[in-house]
Amino acid sequence: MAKSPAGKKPPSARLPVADRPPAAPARLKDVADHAGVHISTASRALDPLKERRISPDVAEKVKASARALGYQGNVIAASLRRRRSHTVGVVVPDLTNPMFPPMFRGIEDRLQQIGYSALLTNSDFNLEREWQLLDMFIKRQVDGLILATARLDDPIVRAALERGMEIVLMNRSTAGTAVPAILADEPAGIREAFDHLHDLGHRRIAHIAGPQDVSTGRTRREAFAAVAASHGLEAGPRNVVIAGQFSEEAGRRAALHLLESGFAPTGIVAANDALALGVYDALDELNLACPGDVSVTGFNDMPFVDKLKPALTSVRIPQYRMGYEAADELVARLDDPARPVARRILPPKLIIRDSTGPVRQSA
DNA sequence: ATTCTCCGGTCATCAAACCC
DNA sequence: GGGTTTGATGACCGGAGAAT
Repeated sequence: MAKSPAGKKPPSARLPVADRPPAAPARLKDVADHAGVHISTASRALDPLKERRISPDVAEKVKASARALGYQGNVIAASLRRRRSHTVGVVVPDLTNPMFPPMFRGIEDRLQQIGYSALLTNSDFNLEREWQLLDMFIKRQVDGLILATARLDDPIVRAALERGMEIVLMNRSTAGTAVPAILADEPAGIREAFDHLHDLGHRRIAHIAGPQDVSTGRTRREAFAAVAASHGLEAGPRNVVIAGQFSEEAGRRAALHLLESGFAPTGIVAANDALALGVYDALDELNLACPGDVSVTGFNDMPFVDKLKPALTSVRIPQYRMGYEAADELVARLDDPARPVARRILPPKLIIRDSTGPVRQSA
C-alpha cells in the first residue's frame, strides 16, 4: 500500500479559513497567531504536562492570548488525535433509587480532577436496554465503564471485556471472571444487623432476600445463613424468602408470604432498604406494629430512610466513597491497563434507628 | 466505487536559534 | 560544546462529503 505522493492541493471547496465568520470560536492557530508564536509552541504552552518545556515568558504570552480570544480548546479534536474521549459511561439499574445520586457525586468528583466527565444512564433492570447502552458507549468511544448493574453471570460485562474496554464494577460483582470492583463488606453488614436483633432478644429472625442472580442478593442471603448458624438459629425455606427484585413491591409480597406462613418472625433482616419499605407495607396491611410486633432492618441506608415512620435501622454503606473509589480505580486502570485486577471492600456500619426494638415478652 | 480533503489539535522528530 | 527553547513538518485520529 504505497502512499500517494504529496503535492498539489486543489483549492478547498469548503469555507476558506480567511472567511470564517467573525463569531467562530478561536482555534489554537488563532491563539498562536495572536501571541506571535508557532502553533506547536502554543500547543505546548497550553498543555500542563508540557508547559515546563516552554520559557515562562512565552507560556504567559500564549495564555494571555488565549484569554484575550476566549479560547476554550477543542476537546473533540484532541480526543480524535489522542484516541481518548475523556468520557466515562456509568450505568445504574434504577435512577429513582436514592442510593445512586451520592455514588454518582463521588464518581464525578474523582473524574473532574483529571478533566474527565461521566455519562450517567439507567438500565431499568432491563438486559436489552443494557445492550443498547453498551452499543451507545462504544459508539461514543468512552474510555471506560462503571457498572452498578452486574449480574453474577453477566453477558454485558463479558462483551465489554472482550472488546477490551476498561470496566469497574460498583456495588455488585460477577462470579468467575476477575473484574475490578468496589464493594461493601456485605457479610459484615448482615452480621451487624442480625447481631443487633439477637442482642434485643429476637430469636425468630427472618430474611427477605434479594434476587439471587446478583451478588448483593446472593452474598447477603449466604451471610444471613452463616450468621444464623453461628447463633444456632435456623435459615431455611421457612424464614428465608427470596424477592424477585430489589423493589418495594417485591418486598411487600415476600413479607406477606413470610408473615402469613407459620414462622411468625419477630425480626426481619431485609436485603436492602427498598425491600424493607415493602415489609413496612405488609406490616401495615396485617395491622402489625413496627417495632412493637416485628423489628425490621434494611441495607444501604439510602437517603431519606431516616425520615420514615418509624425511621429505618439500616446498614450504611459509604455510597459517595464507593463512587469515588470506582472512578479512582478506573482512572488508575486507564493509566495502567496491565495493573492487577483489584477489589476494594468498604466497611459498612449499622445505623440504629426506630424500626428495631426489644422482642415483646409475650412473643 | 474509490480516493481525497477537511475539520482542530497532538505527537514525534529534526533543525535552528539562543544562552551559559 | 552542550543544553534548552522554539519553529517547522508531516502523519494521524474518524467520518462526512466532495472529487475523481
